[in-house]
Amino acid sequence: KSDNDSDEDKKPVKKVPHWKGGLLTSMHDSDAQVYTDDDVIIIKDKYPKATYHFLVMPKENIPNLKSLKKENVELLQHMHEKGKEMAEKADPDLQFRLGYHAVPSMSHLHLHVISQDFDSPCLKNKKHWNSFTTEYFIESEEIIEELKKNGKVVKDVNHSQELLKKPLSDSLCCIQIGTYSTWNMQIGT
DNA sequence: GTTCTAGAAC
DNA sequence: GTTCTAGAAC
Repeated sequence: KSDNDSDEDKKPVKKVPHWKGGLLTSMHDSDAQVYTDDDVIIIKDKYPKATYHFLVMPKENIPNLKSLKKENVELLQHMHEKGKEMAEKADPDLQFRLGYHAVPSMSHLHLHVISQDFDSPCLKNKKHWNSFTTEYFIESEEIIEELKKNGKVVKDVNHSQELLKKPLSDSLCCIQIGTYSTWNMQIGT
């Protein structure tokens, strides 16, 4: 077994592990799966940022929001429905939000279904917090509406990434911050 | 996406 | 001294 087919996967430099594709691995991990049907798979987030944190993913390979086409509207609605059902099933008393990150790190379209207690040791820094409490978190309904109206979804990436650096001065933050066990970042007000 | 860490900031 | 930030990870 010597080196013959080393064109693609044996470059000496700049070979970063494929963590971006980690979701595809999780998709087929039966331990992570909590629901499947013909069109979608729901898994538990590997690093949940709240008590309940699910990811709803289409089986169809859609890389990101930019790849969405008008004919995907029904699929998104289906994802939203199943996400809502999963939230209800998990805990009907908790509040949930369903939405997408403006600039997700992981490849493969995924809808976040996350309880609003944000009580988790995996919620460790400002970026984590802001990605679920600022406009960086885009409501599922908003995406669906925009896709219906324009046939595509466009977001200003630069602006979105700035959102993650905002100070922690949102009122919601001040209320919620008391629930953290491991996160003691200082807040703005 | 996480982990680790050097250097800045406090 | 500790905390925070930004960048590399083969």
